[in-house]
Amino acid sequence: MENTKTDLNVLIKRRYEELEELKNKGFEPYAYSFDTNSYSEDIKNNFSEYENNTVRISGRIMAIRRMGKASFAHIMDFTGRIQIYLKKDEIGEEYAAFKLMDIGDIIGVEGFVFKTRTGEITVHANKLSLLAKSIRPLPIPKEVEDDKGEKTIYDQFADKELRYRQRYVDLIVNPDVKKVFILRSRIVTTIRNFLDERGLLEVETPILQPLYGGAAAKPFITHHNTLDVDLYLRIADELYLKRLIVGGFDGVYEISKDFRNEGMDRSHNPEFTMLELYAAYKDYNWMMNFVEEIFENICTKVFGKTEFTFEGKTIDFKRPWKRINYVDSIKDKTGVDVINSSEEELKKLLKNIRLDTSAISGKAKLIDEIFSQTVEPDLVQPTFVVDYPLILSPLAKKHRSKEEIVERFEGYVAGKELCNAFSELNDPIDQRQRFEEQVKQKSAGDEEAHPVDEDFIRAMEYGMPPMAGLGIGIDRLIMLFTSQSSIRDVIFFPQMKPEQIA
RNA sequence: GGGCGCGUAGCUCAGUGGUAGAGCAUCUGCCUUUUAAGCAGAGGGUCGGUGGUUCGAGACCACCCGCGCUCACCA
Repeated sequence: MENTKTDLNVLIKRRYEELEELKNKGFEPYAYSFDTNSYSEDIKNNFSEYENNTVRISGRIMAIRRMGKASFAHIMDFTGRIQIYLKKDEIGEEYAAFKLMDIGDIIGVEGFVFKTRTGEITVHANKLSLLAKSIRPLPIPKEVEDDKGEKTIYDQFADKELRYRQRYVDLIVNPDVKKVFILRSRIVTTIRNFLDERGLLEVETPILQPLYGGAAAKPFITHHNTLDVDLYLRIADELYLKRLIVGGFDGVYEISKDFRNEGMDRSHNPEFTMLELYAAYKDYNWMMNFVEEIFENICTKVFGKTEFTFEGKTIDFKRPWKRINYVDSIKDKTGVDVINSSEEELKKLLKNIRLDTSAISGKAKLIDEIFSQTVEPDLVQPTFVVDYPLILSPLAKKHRSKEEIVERFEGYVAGKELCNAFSELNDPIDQRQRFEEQVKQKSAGDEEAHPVDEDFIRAMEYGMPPMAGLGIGIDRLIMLFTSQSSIRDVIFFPQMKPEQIA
């Protein structure tokens, strides 16, 4: 570690020297602004309009080919890369300065657009400005494009740890990474626009909460000094959004971070983005159609198609999605009716499916695990799993015609849960009983069971309209649409163990 | 937490017991339409750490550190 640092310092030291030389030549290495008027992709895509016209472009130097008294370089702006051409005869002093510039430096170029002998669209520089000197070398890959336009990348910056820790470097040298995050932004904007058009109101509710609830999860705990109370980082938005429905909003949604103090793997990050939405006077049947519409809207507005490939499987979001019954689907796979089975019977069944069942106790957890093991993996095409056992769903309304069942559905795609929704419980007496059941489970050792939220019950006691509620894990949705199999590849700065920087 | 794997130059990697290597990047010189530009030369490493085996360890063994994948946990 010590030696690599020394070695890197040699490269950095050299760049400090160049920086001083540039200053001595009268080039301020850190500029205040540059009046950019063109993007590289526009110039390349509309060459006939740009040819021989003067443009002002800016960006980072990504490659340099010096040939004595003339040089080529590629600079990268937000849209892509373009070649620039510099001649000593024409820019004199600035050419001498260019010799002190490196890959990674950010420059501004004014020049006219032309095509080189070999056919590359290039900006022939008349003026060169240094905008920011880079003093740390980039792990720059080499990119070769063959006749067919196929790109081969040599020495790609691939170390996952470094890519996540120094995402800024990852974004500079791996252009596909930038594409994923641009898509992420577009998808979220599209969802927002769709919900706004449908008359839902975007709202913000507390992240710091005196009680947590709305999901089965372990919270992060923090402390407020002035109030001298412990607070929880929210695990879900649900209980506050429902209070707003009590308050008279007919439709609200929130897109924001939730926090769960649990394991991390390729589909779990401790902080993640959730969409939650609540629509008064609607039920879960309405919501199923609405979810289909949300996805259809993303498909058409952002991608112009409904078919996607994820982990080698083709997935089609065309409406309507397949709908299966939760209890029946398990019965189909195992022959067992989980509702009318005892805890002992369920445990036995689960033992036949997987080896270790010791960590799982309680009927609810057993049923959920049996479902995960038997049904879930086969739900590749978008599928709604409908009507869940009551014991799994402390906030959902009892089914209007089925015993021990609630009106709830989850949307599955590619074997993964994408959304969760129900006809929301609005009976305060029932709600209190459900909370008390949760407390029992908690004292029985279930760390994820809810505490009782008295204020939430009080709100419900004033009268809560019937409503449908929905939660969508945005990160996982982005993974599907951008074909990324790790959540870390759709979050700019995924959680990492703290780095020791000497 | 379990299993598997990885850690060698700034980057990507080769090196399975006998003088630490390659390409790119860096530096010097030449080169005024190049394309992983080219040509000639140069610098850069206590091979993640500690201990051990051995005449000799980057390599083998043990432990530690860091990371990745995977299983478990986790809507």
